[in-house]
Amino acid sequence: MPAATFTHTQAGLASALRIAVMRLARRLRNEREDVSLTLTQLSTLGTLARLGPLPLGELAAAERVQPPSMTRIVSGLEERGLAVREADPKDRRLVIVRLADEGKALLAADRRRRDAWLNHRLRELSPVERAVLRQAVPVLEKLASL
Amino acid sequence: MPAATFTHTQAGLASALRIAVMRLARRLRNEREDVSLTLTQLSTLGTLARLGPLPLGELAAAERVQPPSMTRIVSGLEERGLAVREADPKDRRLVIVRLADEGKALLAADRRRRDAWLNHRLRELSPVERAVLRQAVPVLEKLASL
DNA sequence: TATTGTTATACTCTATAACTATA
DNA sequence: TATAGTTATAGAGTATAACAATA
Repeated sequence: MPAATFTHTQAGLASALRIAVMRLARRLRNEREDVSLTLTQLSTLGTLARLGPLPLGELAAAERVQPPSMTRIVSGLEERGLAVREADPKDRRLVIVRLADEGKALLAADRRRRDAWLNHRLRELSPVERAVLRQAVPVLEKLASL
Repeated sequence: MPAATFTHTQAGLASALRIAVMRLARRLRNEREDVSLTLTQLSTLGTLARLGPLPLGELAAAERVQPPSMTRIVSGLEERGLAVREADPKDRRLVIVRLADEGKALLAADRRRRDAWLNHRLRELSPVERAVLRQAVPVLEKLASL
């Protein structure tokens, strides 16, 4: 019984959508750039790109990690030249973490690689199927942000 | 500039879809049942549910983990009564790992909880938006399996 | 002799507790 | 005295290497 069969009801839609999204996400995740970076390190770079420079403590909270762990994560990123520590002139207790240009480049390369994989698959779809996805993207975004 | 703006081109569609899918997947993942199970342990249970009973080595390969690690993972699952080890009558070197009923129940509870979260969000969408998703699910499934 | 799984040991990642510097 | 971050130390989780059992 294909999952599409269940989408007549709302409960069925939830199940079918969940399975499809998780499966596709897994495929996309496996396409990540392997520079022997931890998943948390990669995620931290992404957070810095999204939220901009942040105090180390706030970055730890955003990644749901304890401050000592974030100290190590940032040290690792700094050694690879992917992020930098800066002093806050107003409050010298704060350590501001900022994405370095190399970090931006790495994230961009990572994104390009995943998009290339997805683009390749999109070309195998029919124009109608692509149109359906175009309509669905804003709805999926809304769902994720609710 | 909203991501939807980019969906006019195919390359833009790939980016927008990737971001939306990954974000929604993250939300769904965070809704997982916390029984103090490792992500790998939970993933291993899911693999057993999908593929059925498997030799320990094949299970390790499916989870991309080394055999000694899988030995530990399975031991943990067995202690919690979520999986069982069985002997293969044909080749007594093999250890077949099978999902126990408790493991099935745990996975079902996990699925129910995530679906509940998603159902709640689906109710906040308009009928038109839900219709769009119903159309998109089979296309997303096709993408993931390509 | 080759293969499957386990045990022994080491390394990585993250956490809690104690410490330093600044407010 | 309180707060931000770091250092010290310990506990999970996984890997490689050595071993035992079976083919």
